[in-house]
Amino acid sequence: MPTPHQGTPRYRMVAEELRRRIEAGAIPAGALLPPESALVQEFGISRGTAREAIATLRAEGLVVTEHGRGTYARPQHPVRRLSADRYRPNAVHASDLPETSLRADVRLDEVSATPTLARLFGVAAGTPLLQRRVLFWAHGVPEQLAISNYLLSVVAGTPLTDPTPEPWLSSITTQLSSIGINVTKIRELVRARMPTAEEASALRLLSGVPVLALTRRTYSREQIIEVANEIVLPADRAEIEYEILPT
Amino acid sequence: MPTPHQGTPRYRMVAEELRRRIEAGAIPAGALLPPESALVQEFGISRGTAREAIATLRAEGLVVTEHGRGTYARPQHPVRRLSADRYRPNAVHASDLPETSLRADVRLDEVSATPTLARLFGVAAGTPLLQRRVLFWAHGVPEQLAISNYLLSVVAGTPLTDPTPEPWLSSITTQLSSIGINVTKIRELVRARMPTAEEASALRLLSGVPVLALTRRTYSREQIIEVANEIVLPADRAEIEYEILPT
DNA sequence: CACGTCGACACGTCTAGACAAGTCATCTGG
DNA sequence: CCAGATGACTTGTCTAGACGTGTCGACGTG
Repeated sequence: MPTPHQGTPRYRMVAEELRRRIEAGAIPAGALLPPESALVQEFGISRGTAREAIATLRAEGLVVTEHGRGTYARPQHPVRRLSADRYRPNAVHASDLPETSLRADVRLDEVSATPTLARLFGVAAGTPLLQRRVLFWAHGVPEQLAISNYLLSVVAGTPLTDPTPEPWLSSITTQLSSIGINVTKIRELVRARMPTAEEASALRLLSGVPVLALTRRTYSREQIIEVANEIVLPADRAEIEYEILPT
Repeated sequence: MPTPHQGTPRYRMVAEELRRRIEAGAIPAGALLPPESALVQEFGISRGTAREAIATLRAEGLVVTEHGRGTYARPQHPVRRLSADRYRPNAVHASDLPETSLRADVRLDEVSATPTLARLFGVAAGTPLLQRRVLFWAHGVPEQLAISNYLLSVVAGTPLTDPTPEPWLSSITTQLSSIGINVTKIRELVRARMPTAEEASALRLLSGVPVLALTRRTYSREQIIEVANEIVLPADRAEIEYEILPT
């Protein structure tokens, strides 16, 4: 009966139909999709084809499969929106959340500038840097993984070398102004990619969820003060807003 | 012989072995992997299992498969960087590329504002909009997929309703200033997600590659003129730069 | 020499069936 | 009442084979 593979492949038509049901709300977020056996009967296809259809949706990040339980529409996470306001002086790291629900795991290391980092800072390779690694939590869910680098000569002896998390919950602008540095410009480079295995587990990412990867360069009068060369955000829980004023 | 599924699945072991060969350089970037038939013989597995192994590598973005040709280790793409300059008046859409290598497929439609769009524009649902869908090409490679919406009452009778691609290669700022509208502010919302099947094929995305999805709102004195509610960029070929001036 | 046909070979799609393994509710024995 | 066994149901893995469709070089033919 199922005419094999004429025009649109069967598995794609099945995937399309399931996507339609999810988007129409017939299969609400978190609810189970029909099991493979039901798809076999309903669409008159073989199990392999049904699995192919579900694999398509999984690759799109629309559904999640659990062994022995079934496949369900991926629950929507509350999305955190990061706006340019987050760099306002006095801004809290996550100004849209009550402070009580925030947490941060911090690790500080003294490292030597790699060639790439040295070029960004405009210093010689090997120049000592302060590297900070932070995993931010909100509402008990990991939200952001960040690796920042500071010129050690700039921050040495300042509160920024304090490994307690409190200072890190405020914006980079606030942190730097507290040690007398006036931030004049911030440049952010936005990329997206699939997470590494480490990132996936640290951020508790479901399969099929990409990450937003930011590189931030913080300037004070054309001098780069800080480089956060990998700020990693789960793409299903975060979006970023920017404002551009054409000149 | 092939003991089915004890401990590590066969397809993962085969994938592991192929990954090892690629990383060791035995299969250099751009070179073909053994065809499925060879894997069937070499590892004593069925073709389905061989395909599963290759699908695993494909999902990791390590290899690319082309119908009729084979699977090869993935070559690196040049990355296009989009900076805020792209909204300078007089800027060409892709200012970092010679014009000759640009192309755009354009489709214009008159549509009614959906509730979401109507809210964005601050008009009643059903208000007529001009919808433009554009697929941008550079160097023969699809680069960007965009769906923009304009208030029809604003653009009616202007050159913006011209379906020839030329005008679309210039920036939105330039386009609007050519009909006497002065862009005062642009807001962009950046998200990342896995592409739909349609996007993947239109943008010729390799599997395992996410997309950057932008929503752009173009303002003229607090009035939203244009909403590009889905600008889709391949994440392996694009990165976006923003500049923030803390106040 | 240019061009078109053909065929080998590659991946794409699909079927039908088998057994393994995880999940969960229910039943049963202590 | 509780704990463990059972069994139904689910996805995971794998096989063997069929035919469709894209690629590309070899081989003719004009």
